[in-house]
Amino acid sequence: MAATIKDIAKKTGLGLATISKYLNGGNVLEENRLAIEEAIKELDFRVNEFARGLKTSKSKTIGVVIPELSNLFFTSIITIIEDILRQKGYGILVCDCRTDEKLEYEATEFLVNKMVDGIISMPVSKDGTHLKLPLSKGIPVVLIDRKVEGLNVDAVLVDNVSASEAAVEYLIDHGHREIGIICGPKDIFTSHQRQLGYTQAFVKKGMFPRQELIRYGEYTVESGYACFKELISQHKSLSALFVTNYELTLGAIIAINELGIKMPEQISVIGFDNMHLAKVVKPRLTIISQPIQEIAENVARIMLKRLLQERVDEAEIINLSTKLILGESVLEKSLE
Amino acid sequence: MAATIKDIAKKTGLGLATISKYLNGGNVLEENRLAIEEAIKELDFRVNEFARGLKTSKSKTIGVVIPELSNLFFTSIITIIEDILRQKGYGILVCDCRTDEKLEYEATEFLVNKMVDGIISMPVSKDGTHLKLPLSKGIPVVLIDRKVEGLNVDAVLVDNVSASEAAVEYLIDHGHREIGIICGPKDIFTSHQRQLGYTQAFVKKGMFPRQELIRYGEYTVESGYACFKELISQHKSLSALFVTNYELTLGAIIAINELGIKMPEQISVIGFDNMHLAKVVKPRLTIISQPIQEIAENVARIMLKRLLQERVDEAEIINLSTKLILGESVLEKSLE
DNA sequence: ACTATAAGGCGAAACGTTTCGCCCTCTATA
DNA sequence: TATAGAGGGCGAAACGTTTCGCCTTATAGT
Repeated sequence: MAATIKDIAKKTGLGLATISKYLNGGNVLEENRLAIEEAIKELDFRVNEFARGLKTSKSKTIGVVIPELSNLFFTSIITIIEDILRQKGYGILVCDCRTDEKLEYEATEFLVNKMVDGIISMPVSKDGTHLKLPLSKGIPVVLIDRKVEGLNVDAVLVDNVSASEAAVEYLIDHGHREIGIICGPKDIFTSHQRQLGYTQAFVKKGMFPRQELIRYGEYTVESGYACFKELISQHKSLSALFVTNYELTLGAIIAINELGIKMPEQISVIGFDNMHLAKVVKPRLTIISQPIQEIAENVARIMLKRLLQERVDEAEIINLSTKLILGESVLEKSLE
Repeated sequence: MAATIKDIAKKTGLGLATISKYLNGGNVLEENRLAIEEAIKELDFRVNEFARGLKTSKSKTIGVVIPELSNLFFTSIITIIEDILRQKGYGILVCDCRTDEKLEYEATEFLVNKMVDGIISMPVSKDGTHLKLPLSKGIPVVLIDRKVEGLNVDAVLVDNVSASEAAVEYLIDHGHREIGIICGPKDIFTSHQRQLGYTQAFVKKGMFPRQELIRYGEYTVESGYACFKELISQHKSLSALFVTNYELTLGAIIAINELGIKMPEQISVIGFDNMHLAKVVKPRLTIISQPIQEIAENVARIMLKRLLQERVDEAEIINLSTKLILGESVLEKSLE
């Protein structure tokens, strides 16, 4: 049915090996090159990737396992990675594991069976059990955003502790003492890190963080909305709020707006992730901005590096820092 | 290196054909079945999908081409589709074409070269040029959300005209006359449909829609925010607003909140897409809700159907209807 | 003029499945 | 007892590449 390199060979009068060499970027006589190209066009020849894969054991496909496909932070990163990898001929096979460890394990095994050349994972599982299989098969793994302890694997991280610490310190420096924080799920790496930064900022300033001002939710809009309402109803004197993810921030903002609470007069807010939100909310939100582009580029770069070299040297751990982008949502509070 | 069926055959003393039969669900003596299963476990055997694909010409992979991976409506659908297809052994290869026709074309060709068994597309191109290639190769195509004229292809659509008409009619019935609408890009199918419904509602009621109350933007939060601000600044007397996509709605709500405009007292609002937003905003938003689950299920079902049967009969066009979900964001306005 | 070297071309074998056509064995029926 | 048919098993060929080792020709150096 479809044309094969045999057809091209027949049509051009050249040998199989020559056609193959051409296809793989080898040197071929100018004259032959033209003949081959013409034949390819004419017969609408496309390399059969099954056959190629069978010989080379390469699928030119990268598996991606993420907790939620509906989380904007994740998809923003994936989009960029996909872009870069596609230009190098790689496709991405995406699996959403719904923040479920078992599904994450199954998805990873599924991808390995689908012969992916590499795996990009934003791990849910704490110990990275799901990565044992690909690693044992020599399939390169690059982690995003969440580190797995005791696993010598490339990772692109964001310094969440410092990010969080900087935000809270900034609030403290502006005279705030009753600072609430809305975190994601308790057992997620980044969530924990951000809470840690909150605590550290207080400690650093010689104060004690108050546990009752810490709220854990899901990384969703609803959760941000609900957490803030609960927090403010129990602590009317709250003077500042730090929200640790885009969706949570969105929810909190909606709640603040709706309750008619003036920002920053009545409450100062620092949000998370430099996306639509900060550009849109008035007064402009002060936010912790994660370097999405940089994260994606590093992940893609490291993955491509691993795909080329088989000699596996030391894992590359990139720790990117966030930026505190000043808006007008934090008020200087004079301490009386 | 890795075990092959030859190894399984050797280990069990059975023939190649028998192992293959077992792997593909054929009948095998109970005794042999156990032996094979043990050997598979022991050798950690996994079918080599390259070899299988070479013989069967099936990759068990579906290509997905979408305009934006950061659009929640799209990703919500994809998540569900992925879930269903994965259970049937299919993986999805995702390409984001950034609402660009040329990229869409390239992405589709890329997917065909990657030997996908089917393609799911939310088309950007009006005439569906990008689909010619897969169709000519007999690769099933299922369209989502946007129809392509003059192409006999399965599609799962939403009746956007009626949806929009219903929303606007509802507003008119509640006494509103100065009704603004914020649409997506002018040349996108759904955007056009929604604008059409707006116009039809007025015509049906014997009135004329006012062009100056129609705004076109991007399907983004910023755009919704900007469009609303512009609209309200030019039409202070606006009494109601219909926003035609999730991100746009989000932007508009933030703007309304920020301007201190009371909803629904000063402005009645109908939003789009039943996600976080409607659940969170107070007073509860009245919205047009698209049947995301149903869309995804239908797409997956049709795709699976096409993958099984080779006889291609008439294209299946599903037209799902939206629901108007009542909240408290629309005020009954007495006509004086 | 002769040789060394480089550039390019070539076919055969191999990658690991599936499937076709054929085989054997066992049971049921005449 | 003879025979048909079902159930299960088997090896060889084929799918379309890549790559190894070898061959031919052209060029450069002496």
